[in-house]
Parts: sequence; C-alpha cells; structure tokens
Amino acid sequence: MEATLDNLKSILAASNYKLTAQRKIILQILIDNRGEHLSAEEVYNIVKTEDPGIGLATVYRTLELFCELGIIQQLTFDENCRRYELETGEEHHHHLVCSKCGKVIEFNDEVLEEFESELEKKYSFKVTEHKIKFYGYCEDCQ
Amino acid sequence: MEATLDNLKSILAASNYKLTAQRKIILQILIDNRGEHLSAEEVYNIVKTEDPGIGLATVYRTLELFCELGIIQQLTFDENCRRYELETGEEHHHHLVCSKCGKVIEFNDEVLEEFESELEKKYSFKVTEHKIKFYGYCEDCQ
DNA sequence: TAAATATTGATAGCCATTATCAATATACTA
DNA sequence: TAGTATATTGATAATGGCTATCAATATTTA
Ligand SMILES: [Mn+2]
Ligand SMILES: [Mn+2]
Ligand SMILES: [Zn+2]
Ligand SMILES: [Zn+2]
Repeated sequence: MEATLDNLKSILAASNYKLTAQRKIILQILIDNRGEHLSAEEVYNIVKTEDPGIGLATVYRTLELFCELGIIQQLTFDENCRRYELETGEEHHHHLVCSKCGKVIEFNDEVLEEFESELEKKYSFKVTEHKIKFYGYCEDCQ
Repeated sequence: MEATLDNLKSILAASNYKLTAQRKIILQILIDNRGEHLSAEEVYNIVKTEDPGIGLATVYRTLELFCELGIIQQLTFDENCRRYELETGEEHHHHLVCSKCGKVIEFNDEVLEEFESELEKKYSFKVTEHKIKFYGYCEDCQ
C-alpha cells in the first residue's frame, strides 16, 4: 500500500513510531517530487524552504526510517550519493542512467523476475533483493 | 586480453604509464587471488608482507589505474567498500551475494545480454555498462 | 495533566577514499 | 652511461557523506 499523509500515522504507529511534523513534511516532499530520485541533501534543501529549523540529521534519519517501513526505496546511481524514491506498491522498476546528461529512464521488472527464478533454482539461492542498473547514453546524448 | 606480469609493461606503455615494482606486486597479488573479490585494504595488507614500505595511497591509485586500463573491474557488494577482481577477457559474470555468510556465487551474462539489447531498442539508449547484483541466502544459510 | 517514551537539532566523529607535495624512480636521449 | 624529462611514490592532510551522541523537546498514553 502506498504511503500518503493520511495513512502515515498508522504506518508509523504500527511500529511504535510517532507522527511528527518533520516526518509529514518529508513525506510530502517525496510525494510532490514523485518521479525524481532525490538525495538526502536535496530533500534537506527543499525541507528548509518550508521549515528552516529542521536538521540535516533528521532528514537522514527519516529517510532511513521510511526505507525500513517500505515507504521509499534507496538507490545508488553513483556511489557516494544515496538517492530515494517513493515505493509505489506497483511492480518494481529499474533504471537506465545517462552518463552524460544524468537522465534516468525507468523500465519494468518482468523479464528479470523470470531470470531471477532460474538463478534461484540453478544455485539453490533464495533471492531477497536485486540491484540492477544500466549505464550508457540516452537518445539525445549519443 | 588478460593482463599478465609479462604484458603489463606494454599495457602501461600504451597509455604512457611506467612499469614500477609496486604495480608488478599488486598485479601479482590480484593474479594469485583470482576468484576472490578483494578490497583496497585487503590488497594493502597482502602487499605489506612483500614490501612493507609500500603506501596505502599507492594501492588505491594502482587499483584505480588498473580499472581504467581494463585490467580489473570494480565491484560494490556493500556500499562503503569497493572490491576488485581481475578482468578475465572471457564473458562477463555477475554475483549472488549471501546476506548471512557473505559467500559470493558467480553466474554468467548470456541472458542479460539479450535483455540489454531489447532495452537499447526500446528506449534508444546505448548501454555501455551494467551493474547487477542479487542478494539473498545461499544453500547453507536458508 | 502528568508520566513514559520517542524524536529532534546541533555537533562531533567516523572512515573509505582523494588531494597535496617534495623526494624518488623510470624511460628516453645523446 | 650520464643526463633530462616525466611519471610515480609515500606520508599525511583533507574531504564528504553519513552516523553517533546527548540534552532539550514533542508526542502519546494513561
Ligand atoms: Mn525510479
Ligand atoms: Mn566475480
Ligand atoms: Zn543523456
Ligand atoms: Zn550463506
């Protein structure tokens, strides 16, 4: 189920977390920027326009918490910078990242699910997570 | 073509780099540890047993250079620790990483190559590189 | 309302990796 | 072979994203 401002309180309460103004603001920002893949620093800069008093540590903590709760997922296009996006509840997707302009194209998971099943059988390995990224040049940058 | 101690000099010279004792030692260590996925720190610890005078910065620099030259490739099973392995010149492979015992299983690329071609057509995207990892539990750890 | 508990902001600390720079080694030339 | 240009090295300081700490504050529950 996708997180909204309305169900955030119950999502938090289910794990004994409290609903705070900071958490609401950060979720709102993630929702407003659906389709983007924001870093903690970027979220922080947006947050400050709404509540200049908020701390950077709170942004990091909140993003980590939202990951733990399945509200968002963490991405790493470029090491030394973690990015985040809303977990939609729909099917997974992965990313094509343009090495020149930075554009990110999303594609769905279907074919990979099949491949994953084959791997599981072949190696008696129980897959819990996969991280897949393609790098190259987008149509405009070739 | 796979790098050896014999062709290292010409590989380096082709890009105006010099052959040094440190570079030879580090390549030898990577060859001796084929199949492992060593971090810079781990390479450094092995290096020191052969030449205690070698600097950590040199290990980092050399691994970076070897990547640039295609002698090795960089891996990231766990962020905040880059790992390296010899580029064999044979077909690519990717990794299943056990979240419990850390075991790494390698699998080949074939199916993914196909999938990649489809993506390129569908999105007019020229893929130059892909990073793919599966996480989960190996046979012994399930 | 009060008590228990979770959360916050400020800031110090962490740590893998990079940058700096003077000293040294390599490769090329005469 | 000696000399020169250039690349490389080791030591170490710096970087930067992220995490830990902690007293003050907010939220929840009774
Ligand atoms: Mn996405
Ligand atoms: Mn491997
Ligand atoms: Zn582009
Ligand atoms: Zn295992």
